[in-house]
Amino acid sequence: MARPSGAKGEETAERVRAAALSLFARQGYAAVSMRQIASEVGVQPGALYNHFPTKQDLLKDLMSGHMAALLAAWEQEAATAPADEAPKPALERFTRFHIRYHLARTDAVFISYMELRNLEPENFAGIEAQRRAYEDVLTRILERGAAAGEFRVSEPRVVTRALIAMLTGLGTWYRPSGRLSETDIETIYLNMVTGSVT
Amino acid sequence: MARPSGAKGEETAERVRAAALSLFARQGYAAVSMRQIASEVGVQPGALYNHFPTKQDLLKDLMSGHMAALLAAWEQEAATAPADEAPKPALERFTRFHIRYHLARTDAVFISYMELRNLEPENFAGIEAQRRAYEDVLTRILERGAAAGEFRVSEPRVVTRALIAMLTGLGTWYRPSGRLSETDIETIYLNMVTGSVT
DNA sequence: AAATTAAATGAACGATCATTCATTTTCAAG
DNA sequence: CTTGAAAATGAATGATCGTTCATTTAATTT
Repeated sequence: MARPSGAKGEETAERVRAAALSLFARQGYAAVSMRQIASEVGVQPGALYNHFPTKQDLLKDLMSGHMAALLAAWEQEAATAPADEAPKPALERFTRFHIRYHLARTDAVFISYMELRNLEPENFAGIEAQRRAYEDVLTRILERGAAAGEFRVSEPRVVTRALIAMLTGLGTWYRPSGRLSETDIETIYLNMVTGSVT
Repeated sequence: MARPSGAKGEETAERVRAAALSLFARQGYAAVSMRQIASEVGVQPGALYNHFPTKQDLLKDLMSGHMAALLAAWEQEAATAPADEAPKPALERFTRFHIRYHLARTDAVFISYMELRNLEPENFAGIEAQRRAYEDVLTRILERGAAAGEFRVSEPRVVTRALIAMLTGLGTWYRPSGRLSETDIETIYLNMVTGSVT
């Protein structure tokens, strides 16, 4: 055997992902051509098809990869929590985690929340399941808090979506070069989150 | 003179707007062709150019029209308020207004929030100014509340964006056919909004 | 009814799209 | 060094894009 699978291929595939991520976030999936992506990578358009079967697969790869990494990152965060962590510190842990993680990857976040409509049905279903799994994390914290009488939450699923929309919206305007530091922002949002459920 | 300007033209233009609004919201600006819009209207593609100079102008018309209507609707709502309304009832008025107005026009909201990146710079600047004017409404309510010691808000602009993101996010998942009525939703969100600033 | 203009048609323009494929280049295993 | 597969090239495919335009149709004023 010569040139075992993935010798130089995975490196190029990663550069394709990076180029597509940036372009999709800036112009939108439908407005970006495979030629643009190839040009950014420094390769001919046909070469992209050595790594991704179609443009649609490239989008699905980016979105699914982002959601999987998000869930994995939360698993790691949750592993550092004491067993049976109380609802309030758990909510604080989730809020801070969500803000930090999403602000560090605004391109992937933007794509994963905005390009759902460009996914074919089977791909859409897969991403939706991942998103639901992530929402469930917050929903269960809220449910535990409500059961313990610590949170004033009658509809945990509704509140989950409201809070995640609020937190994720941060990425559309916050820039590190601004007046407020990420820690400042974290404090402000955490106060709003806790206030909104107590 | 025969056929004074806008005899049948404005009616067709309005049907073009309606078709484009629905298609843009479902598939995105870049993914919708002028041929699709024409087909939905029941007309040939060339006829669209009797009403809108370019596809870009059609998008700008939709977004700018939506923002102008939103601002006008708020002016009307604000006119019914007692003079010098206290911050708390003002915040409730704004929250309920925002939810009702946005849930009634989810397509236009989605487009105006999503397709900013597809606007040419001068069009983008115009829409941004309108958006800013609307955000200022909420910011001033928060500022008055903070000054009166009724709201715990240190950064009114940040809180404004957080609250608007939370409220507007409603449109991405709420469906009237669901278990909760619009009034139920209004109550839940209003509790969260007031809780988050007090 | 004639004149006039808005509005729509139908066909065409060049450009660009995602994708394919035969061919060439690259590079590690044998 | 030879070999063989991965990876990239370069050119081509048919389709579809936004837009234009000469012409026809429709409707209203004179």
